[in-house]
Amino acid sequence: MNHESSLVNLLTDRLIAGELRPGARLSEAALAKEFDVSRNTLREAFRVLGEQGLVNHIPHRGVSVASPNTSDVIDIYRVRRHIECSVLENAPKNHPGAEQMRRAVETAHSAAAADDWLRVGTVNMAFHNALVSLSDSTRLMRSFGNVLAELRLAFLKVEVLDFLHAPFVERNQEVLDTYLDESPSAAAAKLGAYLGDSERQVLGAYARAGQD
Amino acid sequence: MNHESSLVNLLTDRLIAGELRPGARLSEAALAKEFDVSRNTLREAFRVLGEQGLVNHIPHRGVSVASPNTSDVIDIYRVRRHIECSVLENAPKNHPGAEQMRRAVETAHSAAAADDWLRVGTVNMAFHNALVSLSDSTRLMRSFGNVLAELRLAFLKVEVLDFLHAPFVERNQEVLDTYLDESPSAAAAKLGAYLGDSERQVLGAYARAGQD
DNA sequence: AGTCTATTCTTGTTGAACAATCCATGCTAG
DNA sequence: CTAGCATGGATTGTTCAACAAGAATAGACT
Repeated sequence: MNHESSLVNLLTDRLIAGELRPGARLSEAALAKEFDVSRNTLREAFRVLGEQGLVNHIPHRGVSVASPNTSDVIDIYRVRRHIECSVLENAPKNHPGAEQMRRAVETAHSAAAADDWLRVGTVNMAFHNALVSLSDSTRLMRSFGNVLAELRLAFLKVEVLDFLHAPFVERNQEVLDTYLDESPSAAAAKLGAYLGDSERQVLGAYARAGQD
Repeated sequence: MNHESSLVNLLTDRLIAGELRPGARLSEAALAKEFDVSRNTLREAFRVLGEQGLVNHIPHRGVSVASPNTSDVIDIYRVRRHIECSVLENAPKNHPGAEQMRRAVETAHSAAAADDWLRVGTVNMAFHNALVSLSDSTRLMRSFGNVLAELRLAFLKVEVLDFLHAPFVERNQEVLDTYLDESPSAAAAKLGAYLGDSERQVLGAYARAGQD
């Protein structure tokens, strides 16, 4: 088995699960021991995660879990608007990715009904990843996936990832329906408004939590 | 001095300068000796470059310079269209980034006059990076920069990076003028056509060179 | 020729070691 | 008492040597 790549996955899982909290310092010695790998191997994984934006690396000061501040959140939503809206606007009809979106919405509904908000958050990520897959661009999906993972850390930071997602289950549905039944550009417009509202919600949570 | 980060820069420079040709295998032992660093340090740099898409890493088979094939080129231009057009479309008037674009166009003209096509290529990259900076998004610039660097490798692969850029000096100028004097959306439309033509040129060169 | 196998080379990973830098502590001087 | 300064301890940066593991090559055999 290839240790290093699965180590990245392992770390990523813990990061987006919130086990390694935003801002937490990641000691090389401690983590190497915990995951039973050498420091060198761990450092290679750190470089990957650093390039993905999930951890922050300051020379001689070590690696810490990314802890997006207000301007990071704003930047992330800038990216989301540019990429998601552009992709949806130019999406062809009858793209297979739409099926994945539909499934995500479906799962989100049942998860919301069960009050499993953590799951709703995960499925929400899946929905928007599926949306970007309408572009048929692996590079766009990769970059977007990184940004979305970073946003997940922002949610974790203010610890309100649950009800923040609540109103957006329905709006995902609307965006999908508009794309399917009306037009891509109409859907893109709705998505733009969606993202604006979502951004405001997150920034509001930041303000309440007194985060910068 | 921080070896590792400057090592990444060093390698990046050699890659986009074409000293390390696309597809070339990068032996750990050889490169470690050449740059006078340890294998471990070099491997950390490799992980960063791999995440940026500049090198390809296959487990147990080592690292080689990325060698974009036809579908990679197509994917890269998909990303360019989505990002560049969206950014330009939504760009505010009087953004300071426009000044950088202007300077790039200027430099490109004089470099073209001096038949320094390699420099024209570099400046062309600067122009489009400046264009994306109109988004004020550091993440978008970072992702886009990676994709553009990868495209540079595509040019190097077919060894025609010189005159491929020739017709586009003038079109950069047009896009900039349209953005400044007319409207962002008119400029975005021109840019879209620009990118379509550019893509066709590159794919044509690939076909001529018999590359897949 | 084709395939199997043995050898060889490269990468994957480790542990230990030391240098370089940061950080916290306590001290000194003003 | 505070501002700086020295000191020591901890962490990261980097190297090296070694071995395990997988891949590539060459040769033997059918």
